[in-house]
Order: sequence, then structure tokens, then C-alpha cells
Amino acid sequence: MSKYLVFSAWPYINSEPHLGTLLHLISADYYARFLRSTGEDVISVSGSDEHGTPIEVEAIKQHKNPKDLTDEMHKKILEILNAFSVELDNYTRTENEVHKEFVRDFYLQLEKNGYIFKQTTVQLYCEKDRIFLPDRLVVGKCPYCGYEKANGDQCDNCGRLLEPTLLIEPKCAICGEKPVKKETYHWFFDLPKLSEEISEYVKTLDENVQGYLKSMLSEGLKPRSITRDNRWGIPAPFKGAENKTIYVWMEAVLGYLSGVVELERRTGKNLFESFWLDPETISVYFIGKDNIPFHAIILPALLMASKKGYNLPKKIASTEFILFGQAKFSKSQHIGVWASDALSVAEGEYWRYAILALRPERGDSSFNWQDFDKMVNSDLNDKVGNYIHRVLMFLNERFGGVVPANESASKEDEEFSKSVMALQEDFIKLNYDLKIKDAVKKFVEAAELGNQYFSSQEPWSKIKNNKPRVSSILFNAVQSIAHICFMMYPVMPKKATKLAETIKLTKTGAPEKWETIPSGTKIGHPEPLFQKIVIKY
RNA sequence: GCCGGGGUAGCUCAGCUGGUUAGAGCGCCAGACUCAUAAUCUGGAGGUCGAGGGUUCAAAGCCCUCCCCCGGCACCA
Repeated sequence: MSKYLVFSAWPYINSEPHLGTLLHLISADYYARFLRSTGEDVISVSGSDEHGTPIEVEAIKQHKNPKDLTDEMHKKILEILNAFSVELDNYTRTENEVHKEFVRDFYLQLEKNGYIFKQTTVQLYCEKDRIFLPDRLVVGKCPYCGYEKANGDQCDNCGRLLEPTLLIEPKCAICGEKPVKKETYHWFFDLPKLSEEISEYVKTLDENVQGYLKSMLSEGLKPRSITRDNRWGIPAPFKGAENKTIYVWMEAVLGYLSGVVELERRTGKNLFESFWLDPETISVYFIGKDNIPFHAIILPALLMASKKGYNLPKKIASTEFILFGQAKFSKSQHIGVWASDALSVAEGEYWRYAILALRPERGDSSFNWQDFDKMVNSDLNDKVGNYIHRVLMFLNERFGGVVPANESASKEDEEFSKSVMALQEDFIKLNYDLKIKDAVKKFVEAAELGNQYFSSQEPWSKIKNNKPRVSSILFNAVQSIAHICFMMYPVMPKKATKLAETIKLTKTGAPEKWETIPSGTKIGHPEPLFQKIVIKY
């Protein structure tokens, strides 16, 4: 048994989450459930990332207080997570007091350790909105192609990288007024000081992750500013920084720690020290590729700089993007699938299967409704659901719902049980290797084997003259369902739990033996586990 | 421009430490069965593996050149 910290990237809650955001939360929930079902010691944490400029801007647009806005959004997220059966040990938010206190203490410690310095910079400022504008929030005419709506950091039309000062007729993206240059000062994290340690550390990560960091590392790490002139955020703890807040990213990543502190206080168990300070703890981070620098460089560097001996990220399970057809999900262009759209089409657990089976572990993967239709109606309903149902109905009709004895075993039975057990072993190994996309499909493959077995053995015709043989067939078919149930659990916990109740499967762990449901067990009345859905597309 | 990922059957993808006639699912065509939510099972057709060159007894896989798509390039979270 090992200790595991399972984390999902914290969703930034300026808008409703879409499939891509849900992917990490569902992956983390899946993985935590899998690990626990095999007997590991697991803590899973995530939360709403709710500070920073985009939310402040959104609040200005909606004429709301940022806190009221994120209160609403956080509540909505909790409902969404519930609908997708995501039950982490602690899903919290960056507005919680434990987090704020933790972050302030953490940065004071870094200052004490000599990793913080102050520097003056010049930025664009909107006098009307009283806000410093990040590059992206400045729009204007591209000096290269003349595109009117170029952002301060990049022109979407010609793709060139820009500086806000290069824009012709720069305007504030919020109100359209012309911004002014204004001097300000910020506190910086001295990342270069840790260059060597970070370079060494990065070598312990997946090659895929290293690829994304190559250019960053070869160009040399640069200091990273910790503070912002925003009003909405955690007040910076440094002397003279009373009117500054901490840059969202630099505080949100610390939620992985504060979330465990919070959990510890709630449960009264010694969790923080036990998990976070144990170098043997296996920490797994489910994130998108866009978050790699923060998780593979900034977070470890912060942890190193604290000199507390915190567990550095061990496995960064980053994924590529889920595309909608050929296009990237886009809120402004209404491309993609958002949580509430998804739930109006199918229940959350169907989506868990679809999203995990689509996990873009290798390259970008693309979502389309035809495939989703197939995954739900064919994989889940026709193959898995129908296999379970046909077996249990047969058992009900011919054996009064009582699992018969294995009276007349045959070579085919043995082959079948071996194949299913092999699938289960694959399933376990793939999960430990974080090949979730493949692991998730194993219960469907098991049901396919079951359907083949059942069809080839034809118990419905043998029942006429060879009942002992039929007893064995049903015995084996029922056992296979127990194994399917185990593999299905992390994917669709509620469905699997319902199935477990029906077949009287009491043990929750991996069935070690083929014979998991003893002969003589009276199973419950079978109800179809899945329903077909109708999708308009 | 630099860095990274990708380009394999109509579609979605696997295979990529080089080695039998390149695989799966869906879709399509044909057949079987009736226990089951008309579900299932069996068989078939279909690809010069982005382009060209090279290394090798042997390349989808390694090397070189080029083309196309996506992402990153650090005060966007």
C-alpha cells in the first residue's frame, strides 16, 4: 500500500466548465477511485480558482461584486461535479480562509528564505476602470497586418507576437478608452536561483512533459512576478504591498497544499504532514498541456524555495486538448460542449465514460456527436448493459435468480475466465501506468467477451437437455459480471454500485479469484443498467 | 522565427526500442441466432502508413529535405 495525492487542475470559474475542464476533474476522481479500490491510501483535492483579472473584468461587465459572482459560480460548479459523480475528498475554493492564510504565510517564508525581490515596471493602465491591463486586455490595430482587433500580446489575424506598446491606437478591451502608461512596482520570485535544481528535477518527469519545457529551460528561467495591482485576490503579505494582491497562478497552485490542510482540520486526522512531507508519497497531477510550466517548474520551484521538504510532483499526467470536430473549444464562438449542455443530453456517468475514453493522452482528440452516440448506445447500452441483463434475466427465469453450482465445467469456460481475468490484469496495469484512456475500455471488452461466450455456448438451447452444463455457463457468466463491475466502478461509480447491489457483490476491491459470487447466492431483480439516448445532430 | 505534438482504411484512432500478407472500432455488405432493453454473434470488401531521397537482408517505424494541421514562446489564466 502506498500513499497517493491525487490532484486535478483547479478550474478557473469565470465561465461554465466545458468538456476540456471537466476532463481533469473526472480523471482525478476516476484515478482516486481506482487507487482506493485496489487498497491504496489516497487523498484527492481540487477547487475553484476564483481570483484575478478575468473574473474582476467579468464582474465589472455584469455590475457585480467579484465575490458574489464567484459565490454563484462555485455553487454551480459543485452542482455540476455532483452530476458527474465527482466526489473528491476536498473540492474547495481559493476564497477559503485556510487557503488565504496558507498562501500569505508561504510567501513570507519565501521572503525570509531570500527568494523574493521587488522591482519597478511600467504597464498600461485604464483610468476609467482603474485597472492595470494585462497585454491581452489591450486591443488595437496590428502594426504588421492592420487587423483592427489585435490583442496586446498577439495578433489573431497574422499570428505575430506583439507588445501592447506596438499597437496602433491601443484601447482598453473592457471600456474602449485609451490606456496610459503608468509606473508600478512588483514583488518577484527569484526563479533563476533555482535553475539547476529545477533542471535536475524536470529530468524525473515524463518525456512528453519535458518536451514542453525544453525551450523554457534552454532560454533560461526568468524571475516571475508574484504580485498584481488587482483588487480582487489575496492581499500580498509583503511590507509595503498593502494595496497589491498575489497573482492568481502563484496562489492557486498552493491550493494543492492548503486543500489538504483544510481537509486535515475538517477530519482531525494527521494528513498534511503524513502525505505532503513524505518523499515517498506518489503525487499525481491531472492537468492540460497548457498548465505544464506551472506544475513542472513554478510549483516545484516554490516548494523547493520553501525549504520545508514538501513532496515534489511525481507524475504530471498532462493531456492534449479535446477538439470539437476539427475546431478548438471556444466560448466566444460557441464551439464546444459545456457542462449543462452535456447534462441535458445524457446523464453525467455516460459522459464520464465518453470523456475518459476520449482522453487525449497522445495527441489532440476530437469529440463528435456520432461517436458519443455510439459510445453510449452501443458500448454502454447494447454491449455492457445488454450482456449483464441477458445473463441475469436468464438466471432469473431458469434458476430462480440463484447462482448455480459449477457442475459441468468445460474447456470453453476455462478459456473465458482466463480471458476476463487477463483483461482485469491489463486494466490494473494500465491504470498504474496512467494509460487511462485504454484502461477505461476494458470493462466494455469484457462484456464483448461475455457476449461471445454466451452466444457460442447457447444456454437457451442446452437448457432443454443438458441442465448441468447450463449451470456452469451461468455460473461463469455471473462471475464475469462481478469483474466487469470492478472495472466499471471508477468510470461509473453509481452505476457500478447499483450493479454490485443487484449481484450481491459485497467486496469492493479487485476480485482476486474468478469465483467471486458464490453458488447459492440469490441475486436481486435485474433492472436495465443503461438506457439509450436520442441525440439530435 | 524558435520549441513541442500530429499527418495510418469513408470516420475516430492503435501500432512507431525496424522483422511474418499494416490493426481495432464505427460505417458499409452478407449470414447466424433468439436468452436479452431488436440486443447479440460470425464472415467480407476497403489503406502505394503526408511527399521525396537515404541507411538496411528488412521501414509506417531510423536519418535528411520538404509540405500541411495544432499548441506554446513565460504579467492569459
